[in-house]
Amino acid sequence: MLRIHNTLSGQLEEFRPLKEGEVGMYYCGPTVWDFGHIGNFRSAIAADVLRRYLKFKGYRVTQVMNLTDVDDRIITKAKEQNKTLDDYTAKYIEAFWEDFDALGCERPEVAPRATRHIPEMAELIDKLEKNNHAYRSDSSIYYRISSFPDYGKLSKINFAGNIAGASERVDTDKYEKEDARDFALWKAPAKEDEPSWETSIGRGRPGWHIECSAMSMKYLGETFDLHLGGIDLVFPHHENEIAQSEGATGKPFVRYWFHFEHLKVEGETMSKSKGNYYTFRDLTEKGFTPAGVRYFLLSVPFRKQLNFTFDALRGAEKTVASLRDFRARVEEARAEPGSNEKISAAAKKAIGEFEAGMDDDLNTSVALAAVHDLTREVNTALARGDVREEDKRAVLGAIDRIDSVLNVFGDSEPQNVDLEIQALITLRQEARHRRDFNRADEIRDQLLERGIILEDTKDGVRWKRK
RNA sequence: GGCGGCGUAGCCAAGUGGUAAGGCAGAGGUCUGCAAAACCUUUAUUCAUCGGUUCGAUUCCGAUCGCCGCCUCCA
Repeated sequence: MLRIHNTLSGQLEEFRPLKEGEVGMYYCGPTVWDFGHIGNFRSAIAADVLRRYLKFKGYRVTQVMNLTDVDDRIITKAKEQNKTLDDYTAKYIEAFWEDFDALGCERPEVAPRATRHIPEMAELIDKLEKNNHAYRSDSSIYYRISSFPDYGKLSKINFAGNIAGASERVDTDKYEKEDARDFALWKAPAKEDEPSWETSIGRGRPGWHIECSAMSMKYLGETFDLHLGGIDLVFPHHENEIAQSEGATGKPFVRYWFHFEHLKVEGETMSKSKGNYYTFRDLTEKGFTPAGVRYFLLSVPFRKQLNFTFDALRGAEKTVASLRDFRARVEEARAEPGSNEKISAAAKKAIGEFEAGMDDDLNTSVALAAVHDLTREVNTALARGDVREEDKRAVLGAIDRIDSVLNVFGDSEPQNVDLEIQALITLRQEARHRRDFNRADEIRDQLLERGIILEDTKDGVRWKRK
């Protein structure tokens, strides 16, 4: 049974969805103001792995994933480039989905956009105003935190100590608010050329937090199972979502909160100013593959910081290549009918250990160790010719099952498609049979120049690219 | 100032009150005409440092040093 660390309780809890067999999950994705850095994608992959694992467990999953498209940075950038919000974000949204697909993530069932849900937000704010959880000040609307005693239950922030120490940093606009902690639900347009919407609560634009409350509840209901996001969103974003949603409905908002830790780069914070800020596209330009990047980003449990280094990424590339080769090797192996007790047992054990690791708060390190144990055992058996037809099916079945969650084995390339390469390989084999090794090596070098690596096996010659 | 996380081999790292998973790199070997791939063996007497609790601690407690994060719309 799946146990996850719930940020709300601070404890490992057994996961039991609201409705038998069905899970509703909301993931706060990145803001689409730039190409996503690899930290964004670790988070997206984390959400993907959880979603896939829930399906592995037999749940029906409805995932809602938000891409924030109305943010102060977007507004500023769009204005600089003289574009509308939609024109500015279109390119980055498209790029995000391209990268998302390349990294082997499954598209969520719903990917709502804030700018398409302004009326829903207005309605929610209106409800909060009527409930006395919100108030107007200079045509803007703020959340009254003093009206919500549970405020702080997610982030466990101690306001007494916090406000005293941080008082100098509190924004100067606090004079418009009743309390420095109060946050904006709705912002009156400050300037004529700022984007704004005409709504039932007046003209303006939404605060950052309200979109997630409005959209998650619209698609998943007032109470739903899982809410995911980066660790940095715990405060204030998710804390505010709780205040907004529970303030409006009087019902519990989210049952399990799952937060992903950040990436470090060479032991340091990733930031543009440090020059250690990498987008996924930076890595593919350097020749790294999406599968290698995915493997690396999921190789450490998501609740731990992962230290990105190029050495480690190169290691991940090698590992992914060997997994891909392994699957192809099993598929192509010539096997006698029958079965070998040891192999089917190994396949079964791999699935069991994989599941035990994943059940423990998605411990992907343990899950991957199970995969590697399996490949080693089966490789040994293959070399000895100990694998039978039924074992092949058992092993490939285990790989498929595990890879339906991790998606790191990649696609195997069909071997007989390239006739020219096949012809050269045949020529080389003939030379080898003549013991004309000079000619054989010549052909091998020729293929290598074209990026083809040969492997001589018992059953013939395998080749692969790169 | 308040709150939280982390420090495990060259690198990325899992983990546990009973003596250190896995991957990459390195070394030796098997196989091979030679390679490649795969496999086998090997690589931390030790888990930042110093104390304490315990029959026993890397794991619990305390202190110190170092790193990271939130409290600033950054995943």
